[in-house]
Amino acid sequence: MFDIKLIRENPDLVRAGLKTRHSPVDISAVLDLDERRRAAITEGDRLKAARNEISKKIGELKKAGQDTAEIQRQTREMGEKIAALDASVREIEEAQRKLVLAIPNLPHESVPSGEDAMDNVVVREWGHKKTFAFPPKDHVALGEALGLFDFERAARMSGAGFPLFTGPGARLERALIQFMLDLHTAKHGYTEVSPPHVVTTATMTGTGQLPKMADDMYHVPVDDLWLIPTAEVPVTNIYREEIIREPLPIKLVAHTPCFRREAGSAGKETRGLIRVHQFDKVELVKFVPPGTSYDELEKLVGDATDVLEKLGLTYRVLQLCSGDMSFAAAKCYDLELWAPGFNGWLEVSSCSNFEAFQARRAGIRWKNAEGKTEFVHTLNGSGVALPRLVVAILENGQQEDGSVVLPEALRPYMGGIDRLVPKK
RNA sequence: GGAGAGAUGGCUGAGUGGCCGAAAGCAACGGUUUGCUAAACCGUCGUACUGGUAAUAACCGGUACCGAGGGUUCGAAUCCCUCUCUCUCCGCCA
Repeated sequence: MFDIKLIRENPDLVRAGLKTRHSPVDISAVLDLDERRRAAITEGDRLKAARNEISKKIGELKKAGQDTAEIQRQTREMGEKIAALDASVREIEEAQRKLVLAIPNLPHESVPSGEDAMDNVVVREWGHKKTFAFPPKDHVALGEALGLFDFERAARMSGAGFPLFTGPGARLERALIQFMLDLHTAKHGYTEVSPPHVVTTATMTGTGQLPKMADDMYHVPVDDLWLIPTAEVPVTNIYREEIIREPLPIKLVAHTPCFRREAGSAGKETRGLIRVHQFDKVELVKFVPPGTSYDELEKLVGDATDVLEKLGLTYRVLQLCSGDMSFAAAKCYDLELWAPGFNGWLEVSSCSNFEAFQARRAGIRWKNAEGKTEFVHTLNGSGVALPRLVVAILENGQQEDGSVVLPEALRPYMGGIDRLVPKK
């Protein structure tokens, strides 16, 4: 959420920033409401102060045995005026909040301005695109021959987009999860958490998924609970409405399933594991002192790419342009894996600095070195998402005979085997 | 699911209508003392909104907040209602 004070004090800066994001929000409506709100508060506070004074006097008069009926009647009238003012403050605040919640975060000055994904910038590429002496197969053909998953039976029980991993495929998922958790906890200094997979409406609003993304999420109406689309939601909300007393930065890593309806994205690029309704993901979340968040973002990207490098996978880092960034982000990098069978890049991670945008929305603060309370900066990034990682491992490791050579780092987690071999 | 108890500041915990933004203790921070550590003593020690002086530090004032929301009252931490959560017992069940 946006800081109303920033809007009040630097309206032009805010207008300029929003322009690069094509936000239709009208700041002057927010400013107008702000002025009315403050006027109502000032008047209400003045009346309350007077009432408190008189109430105190009534107590004293009563103690002295004097009649206070008339004075009480007058004070009651004040009470009615106060109630009316309070009500109008609430009304104005609600209207203002609605407007402010719809304002996206301002892009950081280092973010290139642009319209859409076409204007994203490739920051760097790691590894080389593998060439094959035979036509490479895609992950669906490979995986089915290897007995890694069964899309048909899965569709029968849950509909399309809910993968069933089988045998070595299920093992591969578990191995990757464990490999990534171990790497992030042992080497990168993250603390592992395992959060709830369903959350309340308030929690979804804290990280910004609601109200905007309601149609993209699974909802359980009887209990009014939502299935998480990413671990970012429960993990960032761990400190909702808190003043953090522990030293920063706090670095958390969580493995959870993620549920996404992906409404309206049927068709292209949905084959096999490319886009699914349920997938597992290892997510990194950081709470950091404001001055350090951009350094922490670079480190976060490094933590995620370390996973890819350890697995020997070719990747590239994209910096998103202003027009392609998500609602809450101030700066964002996407990580994409090269998939030879798919013959394209697959996004497996998105690493963002939200600055204080989420923290303000969720009320996450800390005491800085001067003892002042301020909002923290939050960051998160996938470290990384599973299904497309599996796609890349299969398609990059494939051999002419249909077997798949596993990355060395993964073998200890696969019971020591070095390759997956087709079923007879 | 049933019965009961509870929710107060970073923590423990007093407070049943005005003298309570809230005792006391602990922790924390600043200082004095000290050869160091410790102890002792003194002081500071919630959050948000808002007005003014001052221009994003600081200072002075006001308001609100004692789980959340509503009500009674001139006045609510305190009385009433609803909800949420925690604990104990019973039931049920992975």
